[in-house]
Amino acid sequence: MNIGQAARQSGLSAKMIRYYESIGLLKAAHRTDSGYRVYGDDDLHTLAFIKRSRDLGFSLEEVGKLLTLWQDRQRASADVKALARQHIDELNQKIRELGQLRDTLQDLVEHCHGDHRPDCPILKNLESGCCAPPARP
Amino acid sequence: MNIGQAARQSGLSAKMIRYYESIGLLKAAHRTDSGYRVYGDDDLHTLAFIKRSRDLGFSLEEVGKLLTLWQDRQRASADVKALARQHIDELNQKIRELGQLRDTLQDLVEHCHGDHRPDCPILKNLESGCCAPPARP
DNA sequence: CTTGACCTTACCCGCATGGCAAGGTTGATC
DNA sequence: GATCAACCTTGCCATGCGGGTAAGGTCAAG
Repeated sequence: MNIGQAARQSGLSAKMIRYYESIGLLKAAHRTDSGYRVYGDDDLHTLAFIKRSRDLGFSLEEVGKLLTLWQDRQRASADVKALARQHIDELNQKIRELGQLRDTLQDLVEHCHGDHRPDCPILKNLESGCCAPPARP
Repeated sequence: MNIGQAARQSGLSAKMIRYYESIGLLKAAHRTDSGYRVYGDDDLHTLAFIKRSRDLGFSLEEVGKLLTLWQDRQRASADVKALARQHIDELNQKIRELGQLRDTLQDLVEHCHGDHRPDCPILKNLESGCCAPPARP
């Protein structure tokens, strides 16, 4: 199977697959005499694993660790759990931050009459930070 | 005032200030005979406006629009409100997505016994997508 | 005059990917 | 055998938002 078909079947792009190979996430694919990459069922399996991991928001570096654990028969599930938990913590952190930003903005929006008068509390806040101080990281 | 002091007072870095100037977000700063950038109170005011907008999570492109609205005396506060609302929508969208990822992962983690046995539901899911399908975007 | 802190431009690095260009391969059709 | 479209190859540039670093110019204090 050529890279295009492998891409379609895995949900990745051909470009991504080549990139993953170039950074060592994937081992080099077999080649035809003319240099075309060839993928088999095992490779497809790995590509699908990567795709699902990325969909869950793991970085390529984390995907690399997951792949290693996946391919290590002696792996302890505790390791995988720890990695997943760490990722959950990062997600929660990000969600909290975004939520605070949204709340601050929401507050500003509610104080803005939003008509044709030029006087705008949102701009006033951005100007001086007064009236409804934003959450600063 | 030189760029370093302007940076310290605004909370931005000198690098950022030069970058903002280079992409046209800021008008070119005045220069001394020897080429040093010089900033006055008005400039500091603008820098602080940018800093606060960034802190609220606006992209540099959005900050550009806000700056334009800010400097336009005939602006309608409705425009600003619309921009802020759009940003809130984007934040909410992102928050929802991250929350779904977290929930999926959390679910997987709860089904993982997390000991030394190599059998791991998280990896199983990444492998086949079965058992607890992840939220796909 | 020297020293050290500051400033200048200009380049490479990261993430993860898209896009484009120039050229080689393949398989089908004429 | 030629042609054509669809595929493949490598390679370079771009994104957003800066961080890091180098090589050099400038300024004020000692």
